[in-house]
Amino acid sequence: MPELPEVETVRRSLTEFVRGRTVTEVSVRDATVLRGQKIDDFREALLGQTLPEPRRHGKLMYFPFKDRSLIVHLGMTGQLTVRLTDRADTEFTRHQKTGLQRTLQHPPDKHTHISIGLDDGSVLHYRDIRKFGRVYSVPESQRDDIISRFKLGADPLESLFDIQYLWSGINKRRAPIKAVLLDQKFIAGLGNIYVDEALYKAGIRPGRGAYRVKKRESSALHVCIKQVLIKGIEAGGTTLRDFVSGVGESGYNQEGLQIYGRYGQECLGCGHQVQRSTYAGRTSSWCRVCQR
DNA sequence: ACCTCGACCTGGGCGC
DNA sequence: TGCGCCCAGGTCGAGG
Repeated sequence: MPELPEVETVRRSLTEFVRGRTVTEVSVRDATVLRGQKIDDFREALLGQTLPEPRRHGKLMYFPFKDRSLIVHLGMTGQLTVRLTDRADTEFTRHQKTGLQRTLQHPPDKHTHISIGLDDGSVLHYRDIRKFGRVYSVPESQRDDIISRFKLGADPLESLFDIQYLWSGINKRRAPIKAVLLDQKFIAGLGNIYVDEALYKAGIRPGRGAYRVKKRESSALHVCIKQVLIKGIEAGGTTLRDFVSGVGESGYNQEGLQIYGRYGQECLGCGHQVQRSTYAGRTSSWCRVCQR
């Protein structure tokens, strides 16, 4: 689920409902995603805080308070949604692009690990089936502090990620280009889906050693990475199974995927059978004709 | 320093 | 209907 476009979708959809709201209640049902933080400390740190507009760097979303931040990483199946008091628990709303869509607003269930009550009666729910996600309350509030704490590389939609940044980061690495692009310490925000899409669009095989990517190809890849991410955001994210926005809506980028998950099928570009390989432990789909 | 792999979790899909 | 197996978008630490 949540790569950069999905996290950005959650961030945008939550903003209008949480900005300026004050935390009045914090309940933790399962502390797994707190990763060792004491429940009482976590609760005390949040109570009374006023939520600002959430921010994002890569796949990390955070709420910077005055002297600390609430940080949320959705892992593989994390969902951060707001349950509104004036909305029925299940109802249809009009999605910007897809038209009528059922939203997922429901009471806490066995996967809803953390609930943060706000002063207007709404509740921010963190739900995570596989519990690979994490929720932190950290003393830092400056964005640079948070990025360095998690050792994150450049966010591909920010200016630090330019042609030179990409080129200098890949031209000496021996690992497959696929593995290098997945490295969050280098580029923060790409995951399996968008790396496959970007490499296909750029015509580069995922298994090629990063150092064997030519400068020209690197420049093309730089554009393609941004394009597939922006397209993903405009589509409201990719929903393969669990992903929903902050108000429970599915994305529809899955309908526009060109190569991810299409192994065994015909390549949309040339008709040859899409290949499947594993790099850095992740399944990759690629076309031996369209990608070199 | 770089790179790969297993572990962490639960649930869905498929074959039998 | 049930069981076993494989697979899944992420990250971290161990070990080569």
